[in-house]
Amino acid sequence: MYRTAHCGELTEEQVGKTVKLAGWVQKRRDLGGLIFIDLRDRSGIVQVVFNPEGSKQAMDIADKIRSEFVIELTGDVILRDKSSVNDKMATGRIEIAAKEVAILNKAKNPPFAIKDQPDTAEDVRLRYRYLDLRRPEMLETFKMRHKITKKLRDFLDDEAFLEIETPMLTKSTPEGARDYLVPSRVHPGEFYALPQSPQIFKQLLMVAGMEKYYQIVRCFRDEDLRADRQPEFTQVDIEMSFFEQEPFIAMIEKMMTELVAEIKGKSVEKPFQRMTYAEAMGRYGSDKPDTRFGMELIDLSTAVKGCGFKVFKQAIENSGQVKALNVEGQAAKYSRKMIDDLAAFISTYGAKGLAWLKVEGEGLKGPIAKFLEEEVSAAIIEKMGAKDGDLLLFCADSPKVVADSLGALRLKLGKELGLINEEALNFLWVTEFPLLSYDEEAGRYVAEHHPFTMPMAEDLKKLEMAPGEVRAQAYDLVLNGYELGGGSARIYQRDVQEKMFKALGFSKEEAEEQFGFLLEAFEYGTPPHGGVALGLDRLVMILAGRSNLRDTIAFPKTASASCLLTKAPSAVSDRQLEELQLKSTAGLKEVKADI
RNA sequence: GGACCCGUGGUGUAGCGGUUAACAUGCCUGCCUGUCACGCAGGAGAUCGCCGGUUCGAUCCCGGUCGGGUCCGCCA
Repeated sequence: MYRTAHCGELTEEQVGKTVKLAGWVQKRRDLGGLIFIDLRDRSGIVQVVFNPEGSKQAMDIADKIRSEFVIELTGDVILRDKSSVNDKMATGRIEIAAKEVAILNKAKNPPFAIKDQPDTAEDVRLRYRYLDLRRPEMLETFKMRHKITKKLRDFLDDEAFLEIETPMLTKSTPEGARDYLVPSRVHPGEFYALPQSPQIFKQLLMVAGMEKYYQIVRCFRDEDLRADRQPEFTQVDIEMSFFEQEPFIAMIEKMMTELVAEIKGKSVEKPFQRMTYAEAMGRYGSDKPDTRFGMELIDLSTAVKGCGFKVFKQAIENSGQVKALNVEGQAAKYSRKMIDDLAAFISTYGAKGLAWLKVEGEGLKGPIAKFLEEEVSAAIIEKMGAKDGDLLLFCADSPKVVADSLGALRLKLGKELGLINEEALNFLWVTEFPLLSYDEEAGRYVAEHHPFTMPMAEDLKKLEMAPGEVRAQAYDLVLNGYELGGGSARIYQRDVQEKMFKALGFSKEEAEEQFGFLLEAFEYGTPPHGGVALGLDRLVMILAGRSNLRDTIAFPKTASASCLLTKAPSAVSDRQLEELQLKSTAGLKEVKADI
């Protein structure tokens, strides 16, 4: 037996006992006639003391031990002398007097120290991820991740949901993200796709009479990465038959509040705040607003209509908007240069400029002030609740550019000015999403959520005449400005689903070829159903207080979707390609580019 | 596909048109019986990401490229 106790669990209660321990050497401190070793295992760290009176054999081996060696040892738990108690350590009141020790495995000197607050670049950490994961804060994150999935499973089990697996090798479908493709050897020239989500299968499980399904499942999307986006990620996928939105949302709220209570020991108020999509876009310029702080977008379109400032006037005339943020009390802090930097920041969202005014006393000061009539200035001050010392930032453009620009600017300023309460957990439902949006590039409408989302009953008749105005029976769950997940009532009647495909520009034949099996299934007694999918990685990220999704995934990919540890993706042998009857054109492309 | 930031001993940083490329930490050796960021003394360790250009001379300036990061597009 390697051990009879764990390092971090030893307390004064074990004093006098002999224990066996095994673990990694965190640190060796050699004082000559006396050697201390901090021994680490998953449970924590304990100090081991070696001295010649104890055991000459142990002392000799301790001399050879280095950082990250794996050792086992036998020793007595002893109380530390009052003067040598270390209050910074959980086990700092005791130590282990070593009697016997053995090196189970040596270790090369690690490329970086195994400690929290690493001063090491992330690419080095990822190349040696197995060392990075030894750091206590990483270990804690994965302990938390385990506790979260266990709690979710327990909750859903109590609610009579069945965990059912769905295929990883499945059918490529035209809507949505780019698929990861897997070539078929048995069917040369044909491909499976890795699932973007188990959407269709969970609906088929409803047709199959499973009634309540869930799965904690990997999903794959071959799109560019972000700090909160990985090419493979984990969803908590939930679906139920005889679904009705309100009781379902209430159940998810119960699940989340119980989870937060258990994981963070915090109570979150129910019901969660709600907002329609239109309201979220209007007030926050985002469909996933961070409601932990104010500084909302104020619509000044009517106030500045026909005013003397051309930029505002023309924006309104071109059916655009003028909106503004009131950066309260910050007028003095923001120099001309800093405001220029903010303008540059929003230019990435398509904004052509950032007009600004500073409130001084009762009046407005700034380069555009002279173009504003007195009553326009008064209206702005009134609408914005502007007071002396406030900075007002304006964007005049199309509704989309205004929302994107000011929405992003609001977040940036909220972070910079410390307006965000980092302790808060603000859950929010965003409802009444548009069912479809027009894709200029594709020249057709595309599903905002997915093609199986039920339109709102009162909008159903608009599906053919005004598809852009149809609202969906869909909802997103937002937490602290992150989209945690989304769900909807699903279409369960063949004729409605056919109308939907038609609105998406599918011919009858295309719909039949891509989704015929689903349409057919709907004809065999499909119950009304719906559900939700929650992003587990993001949930862990927020609850663990991380700002980077990679920290919540054991072996994540870099921004260019590679694994620095395994060097995936990589070239494969010609033989493998031949078996699949595939030939890469990657080389050919380079030649072309040279010509 | 695009924009921006970063790339210097193992790690983290400094630096500058001409340096013996600096500092901290880690590592190695020696000394040290109460350390816990142990201490003290000594030592090793860098073709300054790569390629090209400008220059008498480039780690430094310019162009390209590769890698990492953040964002836009993209992500039903």
